[in-house]
Amino acid sequence: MLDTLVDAAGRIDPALPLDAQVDRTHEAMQAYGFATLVYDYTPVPWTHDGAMIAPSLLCLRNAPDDMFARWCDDGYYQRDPVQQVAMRTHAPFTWCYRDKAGTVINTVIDDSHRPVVEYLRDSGMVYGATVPLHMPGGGYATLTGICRGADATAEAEVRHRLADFALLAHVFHAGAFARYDPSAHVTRAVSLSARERECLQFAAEGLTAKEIAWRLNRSIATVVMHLNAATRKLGARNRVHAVTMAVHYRLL
Amino acid sequence: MLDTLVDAAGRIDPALPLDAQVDRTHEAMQAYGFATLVYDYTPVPWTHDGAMIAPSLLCLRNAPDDMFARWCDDGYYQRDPVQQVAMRTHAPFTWCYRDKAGTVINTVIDDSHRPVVEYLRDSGMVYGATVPLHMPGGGYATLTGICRGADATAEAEVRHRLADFALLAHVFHAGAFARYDPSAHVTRAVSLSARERECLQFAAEGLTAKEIAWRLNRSIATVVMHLNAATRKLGARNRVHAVTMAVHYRLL
DNA sequence: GGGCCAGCTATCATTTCTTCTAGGTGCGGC
DNA sequence: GCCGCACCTAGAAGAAATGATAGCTGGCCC
Repeated sequence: MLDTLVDAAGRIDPALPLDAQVDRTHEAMQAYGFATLVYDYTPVPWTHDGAMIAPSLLCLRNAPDDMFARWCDDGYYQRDPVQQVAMRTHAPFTWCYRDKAGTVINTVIDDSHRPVVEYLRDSGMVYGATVPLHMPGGGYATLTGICRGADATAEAEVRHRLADFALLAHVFHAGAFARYDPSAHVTRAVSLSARERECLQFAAEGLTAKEIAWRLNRSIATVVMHLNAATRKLGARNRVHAVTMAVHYRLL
Repeated sequence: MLDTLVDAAGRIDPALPLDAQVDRTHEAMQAYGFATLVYDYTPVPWTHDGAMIAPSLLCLRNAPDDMFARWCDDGYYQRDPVQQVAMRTHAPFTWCYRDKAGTVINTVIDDSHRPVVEYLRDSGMVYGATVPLHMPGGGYATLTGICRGADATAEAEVRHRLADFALLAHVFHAGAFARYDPSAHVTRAVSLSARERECLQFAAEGLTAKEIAWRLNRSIATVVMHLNAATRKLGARNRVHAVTMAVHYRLL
């Protein structure tokens, strides 16, 4: 199946737009037994105090119409046990929402996950496989394939093809990532102006406000104003804290 | 082959020591056509100024006797084009050191890589596959399988089995990582005392030296001394810079 | 026993940061 | 045309950071 997707060097056609790459990958996944594709990316997986951050990119194929809004706007992403597991592991895994299923998500499911579990059960999306895709630099994506109405035979086939699916996911993500819209590369959790980020970047490199002012050919008061504004937007207590949070959110 | 390595839940026996897990994995890799296993891990892949950092863990099986010393002590790791590529991608890849081979490393090889290329060619280790293993939190490992004296048929078999090898690598690393010696989890590039790290941790959280002193029930002068000592050890210009570097090297 | 290192305390002068107040221009969207 | 935002400049007071000096104890290793 991978052969239909990639060229001789093992890459997806880089000229293909993101949506087309998702479509092609969805087609290839159907041969592995998956009906539904879920692909998401976040440059920063969680806030500085440990809460999951909604993804900056979510692509669905053959999914219920309301799934996008529920995951992005209604907080389902943060309550998704599959995401909770994927965020902390690098190995691909299968999952099942049936009682006593014995997959890794069954060990983490609790009451906070109930809306997601019920929604997926009601939609008949109880079995699937997920490939966590942790990137150099901290960005993080997942590609999930979901079976519809899977029986034991289909599930065994999915487990059997997990390796192929995982490789497909890596190849797809490498190609897709190159076609992201610039907005997907920055977290929406925090937003700073260009000057604020620039001043913080210099501060992170060890320059004082006085030195930054000299470097930018601006007054000290201007630089201090930008640094203080950034500190306030980040909810930081001082400049050290602000820079630490800016690094965390990959704003530098 | 994976079936001989993992239990029903897809995990390696967590009671197995690291060396035994490496041995078992090496055995499984032989079925994929690999004679040599190279496994390495580094909590921090590169210095703050972009140079590669030698791994804190390197395991070899069926490799030349001097390979460990060359990679760890003689700087070969930093000159390894396979490492250079693996550090910046997440997708598994095959590589070949023959002229005009067309694999991804051939596009990055230059004169700085010559010692490594010559050494591997002389050792008959010119074809292999590598699985980059980027972890949540920034740690990074690779599992490499190398064919000895591979011909076109063996190489095609390796490419054909790349998906299975990649899944094996993920499963193995998940198990191996849990059995690391504590020293493998910290970079040797930088070393701070426990108190220095503690004070920097508090500073990163936004506390002033006065507040840290109160929190630790120590004098302000003591805390300032620790913060300044840490700043000096890190080669930082001031406290903001020191905290930024401490975050980079994952000392907090 | 001596040396080295980690950890501790103290003081002082200078520089920098933080907080506050007060004012301006330019641009884009409604 | 108005409003909001980004960016700009300036000054002042108090707090904190930086750099330097000077001294101590305890533990570990040779």
